[in-house]
Amino acid sequence: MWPGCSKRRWVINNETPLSTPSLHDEIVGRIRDMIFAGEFIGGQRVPEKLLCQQLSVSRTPLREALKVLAAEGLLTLLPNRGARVARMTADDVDEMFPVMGVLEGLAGEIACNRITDDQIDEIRALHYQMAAHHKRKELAPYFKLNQQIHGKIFAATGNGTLGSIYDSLTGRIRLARYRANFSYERWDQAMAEHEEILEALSDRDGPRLASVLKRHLENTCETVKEVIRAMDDENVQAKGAAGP
Amino acid sequence: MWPGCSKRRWVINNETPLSTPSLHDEIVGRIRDMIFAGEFIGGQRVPEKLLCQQLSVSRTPLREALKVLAAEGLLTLLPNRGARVARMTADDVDEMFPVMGVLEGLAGEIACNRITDDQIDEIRALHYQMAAHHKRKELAPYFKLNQQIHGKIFAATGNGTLGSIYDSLTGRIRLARYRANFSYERWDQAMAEHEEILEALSDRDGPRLASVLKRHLENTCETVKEVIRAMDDENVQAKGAAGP
DNA sequence: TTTCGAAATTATGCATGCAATTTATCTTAA
DNA sequence: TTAAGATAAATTGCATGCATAATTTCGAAA
Repeated sequence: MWPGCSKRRWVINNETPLSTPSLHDEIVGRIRDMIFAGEFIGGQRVPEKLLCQQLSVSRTPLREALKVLAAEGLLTLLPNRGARVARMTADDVDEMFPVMGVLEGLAGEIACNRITDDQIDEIRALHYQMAAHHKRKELAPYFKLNQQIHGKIFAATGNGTLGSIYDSLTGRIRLARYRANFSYERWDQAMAEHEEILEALSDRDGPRLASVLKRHLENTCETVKEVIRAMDDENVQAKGAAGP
Repeated sequence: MWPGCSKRRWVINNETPLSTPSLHDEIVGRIRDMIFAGEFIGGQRVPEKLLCQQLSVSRTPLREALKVLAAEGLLTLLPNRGARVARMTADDVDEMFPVMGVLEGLAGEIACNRITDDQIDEIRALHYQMAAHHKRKELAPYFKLNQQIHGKIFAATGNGTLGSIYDSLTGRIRLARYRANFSYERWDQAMAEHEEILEALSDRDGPRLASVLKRHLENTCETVKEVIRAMDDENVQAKGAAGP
């Protein structure tokens, strides 16, 4: 592909310099971002060659990255048949919901015991930014801040294991893109719940925080399931009702 | 290494036939077993070449497998410096403990609601086998059955997400090999807790099961931490107190 | 003898080539 | 025109080779 290319790492890429340390890690991050950006829709096949060209790397580190992403649950690898973005079903969400529930409950309790005033201020700042985006109905930045707030709560626990498991679950949830069919009533409700979350956190009221987080999570899960159902309906309409 | 080797999959191996489907998956399983069998001790370096020879495969699928195992948390991959078995610290256990606690609590509640009589009978059978090994102070088969029982409880929830997260955590716990320094008092206590677990499960008493599981987990974690501390002391003795 | 530094050895990271499987295309018969 | 089979193209899985980074070995100076 690049005949006689040897000093590869510093030269090649057309978009991002791919700084020195380990290429496959970089690739993992890049593909993860592409997945979250919704570049590979549906459960559609993602040919290795295409990714190689887009990322300007050879297949070896790319394949290593695909294995990692599959282990994370973001991709599904079918033997001899390539990679596809993992498809979430409503049942998957129903399975993940109670798990995330107890994790958020635990995080809430621990965070209330350990969070510093500075950390609360940081979250408060994010919260008000998020509220502004909500008022202006700007969905994308709202989600970004929403995610950051939940992340900060888990960070405040100081428990890395807890945080990484939560990240992995929310990562898979994000596979269901929040596109159309978004209910404004649910959104308002979620925003109200976030007000309560901030209050409970400010009061360092662990049990209350745990309970609000749980209610909030139920709302989130219903939203996600609505999105999934809407996507499934689209596919059925597009492809006809007959299964393969 | 094998010049002109083409029909490789069916012929090569000297120990296990490596049945047809995808080699790297097979490798992942094999190395995982080797890790649990304690073949790579300490945080010692594991050269790729050595594994290639032992498993009779080339470096490409092996490296893919290493990436997966690192994503699972069983290996640590240092850039340009190879793979080592992840080393658990007492702090890691302290982080994992509350997480496993809420997961086991959740599993207990769900299992009590959904478990069938047949499943309880299966667990009861395993329990009595385990009790026999405890009476004869046979540690290894005790552990194996112990693990199976906890696995069956999670299986009874019918929640695959919950089960796989739990498996991943217990997998990492198993990195601390239960060798010497095992306290017989703790063992007796654990066995008594298992009696209670079986009772609560038979009565389908969710809250009680959750509470016993939590107590049992505390016992387990203390045991693990004692083992880790003992191992660390060994290393300090062996290497002298001076750092690298 | 010990310590520092340079050459030699070894290991890791990545690109590429070949075999095997899967998928697409083109026939050909119903 | 459609359905089934055969051939061709594309894609995946794996082995290997080369470049770079790390480790070890060896020699010289203190």
